[in-house]
Parts: sequence; structure tokens; C-alpha cells
Amino acid sequence: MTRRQKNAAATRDALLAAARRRFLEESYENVGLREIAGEAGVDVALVSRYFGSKEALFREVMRKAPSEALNPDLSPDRLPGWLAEMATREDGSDGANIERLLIILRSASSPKAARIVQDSFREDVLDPVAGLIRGDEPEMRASLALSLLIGTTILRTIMRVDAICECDTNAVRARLERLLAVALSDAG
Amino acid sequence: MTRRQKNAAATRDALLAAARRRFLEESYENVGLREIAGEAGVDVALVSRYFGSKEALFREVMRKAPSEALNPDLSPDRLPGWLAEMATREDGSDGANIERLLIILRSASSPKAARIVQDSFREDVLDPVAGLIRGDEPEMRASLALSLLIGTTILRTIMRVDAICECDTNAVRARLERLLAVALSDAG
DNA sequence: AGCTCATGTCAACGCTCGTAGACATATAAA
DNA sequence: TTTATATGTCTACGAGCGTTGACATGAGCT
Repeated sequence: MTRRQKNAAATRDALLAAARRRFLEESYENVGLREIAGEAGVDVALVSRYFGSKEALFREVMRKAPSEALNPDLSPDRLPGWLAEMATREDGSDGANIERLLIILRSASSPKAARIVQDSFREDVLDPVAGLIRGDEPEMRASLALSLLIGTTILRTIMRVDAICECDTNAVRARLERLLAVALSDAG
Repeated sequence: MTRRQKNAAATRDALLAAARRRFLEESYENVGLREIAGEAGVDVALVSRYFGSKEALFREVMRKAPSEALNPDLSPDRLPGWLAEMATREDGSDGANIERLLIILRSASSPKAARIVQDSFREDVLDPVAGLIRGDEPEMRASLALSLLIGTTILRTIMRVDAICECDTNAVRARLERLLAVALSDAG
């Protein structure tokens, strides 16, 4: 029984998209290839054919994940507001920018994905933010700011803490923005 | 071949200790019962006998994990310094206090451990900290402060970010303490 | 139309996992 | 010393995993 039309590129894209959706909601080990293939409406074997291995598929997901998150044109002054908005954005709206970070956090403790995830964090998240910062020890200050983004993301998405999820988003955002400004500030 | 002396309590403790050590370094799914039993110098089947199931063993690890982390006698003024010190403590020293949080973070995205982990975070981490805070919306402010602790812990332990790991610890701690004070402050 | 190769499906392999039950043996009571 | 029970070991099951190779079939060229 062959139901699917034959279109290699479309199939590859469907697999990639399904994989991204799944890896966004569960960790590397907890997403099965049959699950991904099923969501893409395709047989499992095609993962091997098009990507070689599960690890390679995951790497490709990371490579293709939206990274407009880190707009290098952003001026340093607007960085706190922008990070705060990203951290408090509702799931419904265009949260695509934070997708990469979420995938990273979900699979951070998966041995086979750890390296990929660490590299992606460094290259695609930490370095761009640090690059926007002037003054001493930009990496350290960027790390502290990103700690806030990471922490709130985990509390909201994984721990489901109501005080962050269901409260007045504007209040949280304002507080967060102030915190981020302090974290990024040049004052030692 | 029966090498081990027969001592139920000691064996149970050995299994529990080995499980805690493993769960501290890898996520729920990535730690096998054979691995734990091996580290305890015991056969796998004893896990079933003494704890019933892997999930029950994990629950017991959570139940027994050190929770002096959250000293309820701590005065609110000292909270920022205490949290900052916990976040920057070297691995070598007595980092036992942060063990529970690390286990929580490692297995947060493991479906079978998620519930246990979420409950433990709420009861053993968030509530105690929020209980120390006066003023409006203590849970929200506690969440923001804990976001910093969570974020820096992930960057240090899982992402291995040098800017946080290998830099001048005192500088990071001072900055962190200042941030935590802002996060916890009553000012809206 | 007929041929051909890319594309998709299917079945199965080897492995590891959590778990269970039969078996062996050290310990303690009789 | 003999017996009984708690304790530890061994084997194996069934399920799920990633991966592979053989097989089917549709699309496009001649």
C-alpha cells in the first residue's frame, strides 16, 4: 500500500517539521523515530534514508531551527526589553524565536544530544547576545541575563509554575526587564 | 555465587545512594536499573524487591534528597546572599544543598518523572522560598529569584559555559546577589 | 507504451530496558 | 545440627528502540 505521493523534498521537509514539533515537546530520548515518521505520515525507514540516523536528524533540526531570535542589529539598550518580551510571550503567539532555546533545554540532559545542544547554545544563543554587549566581561553578563530567560522558560514551560504562567504577564515582564537591565549593566 | 553479605537495610541504602548519584548526573530515562544496581554492587532484581519499580525508586530518591537547602529560619534579608552562594558554590565543596534542584532539572523533561519532579519543585523549593518573602505576590518574586538559580545552575552544570564556570566566582556571586535582591524586592 | 530509477513500505534484526519468577544460600531460630 | 526464612542471584520474558535490506510502486524519460 503506497498512499503517499512520491516527492522526496516534501517528505524530507515533513519529517524535519514533525521532528521539530516533537523535539519541542519532549527530550531527545523520549521522541521515537516511529512517532516522528507517523506524525509526518511516512514510514520510519525514511528517516535513515534521508538523514542517516536519529542523531543526524536532531542535528538537522537544530541547524534549521529559527534563529532570528538573535537579531544582531538590535541595539544594546533595547536588549533587556526584547529578552523580557521573549521570555513572557504567550505560547499562542509567534513564539518561534524561543523554539531553539526550548529544544535545547528539553534535550540538554540527553547524552547523545548533549554535544549538539551545547554547541548550538554557545553559537546561536550565547555568542550573539554577548556580541551585543559593551564593556568588561560581556560573556559573564550575557550568561546572567540568559539565566533569567532560561529559568523563566523552564518554570513556565516545564515546571508549569502558575505564578509565572497565569499571572499578569505585564507585571512579570516589567520586573524581568528591570532585572535584565541590571544583569546586563556595565557597573561591576 | 553469593558474594554480598546479607543485610537488607544496607543493601537498600546502597541502592538508594547509587540511584541518587546516577540521577544527579543523568536524566531519569538515561539511568538504567542495571547501572544503579551495578554501582551498588548488587543484582538488578533487588530494585524491584525493595522499591517495587524504577519510578518508585526515583520517588524515594526525591523524598530522601537533602532539603536543608531551604532553611525556613533564614531571615529574608539574607536570602539573596544565601541563594547567590548556593548558585556559585564549587562542585568540590558541600554542594549537597543544590543536589535536589539538580536532580529535578536533569529529569524535568522525562515524562515518567515529570510529575514527581514538578511536585518536588513546588513543595521543596518554591514554596519554602516564597514563604520567606513578605509583600505582594511572593510566589512571583520567588519564581524570578529561582529562575536565576536555575539558569545559572544549568549554564554551569549542563551547558558548561566557561564564563560562569571558570571565571572569578566572587565577581559572579556579587553580581548575582545584587540581581537576587532586585528580584526579591517589594518594589513593584 | 515500456523501461528505469527514485521513492515509499514492510519485515526483521540486534540491542537494551523494566520486570517477574525460579533458584541458591547465608543467617537465625529450634 | 537441622530447619526455615530472609536475602541475593540468575534466566528469561515481552516491549520498544534505532537501524537495515529486500521488496513494491509510482513518476518521468525515450
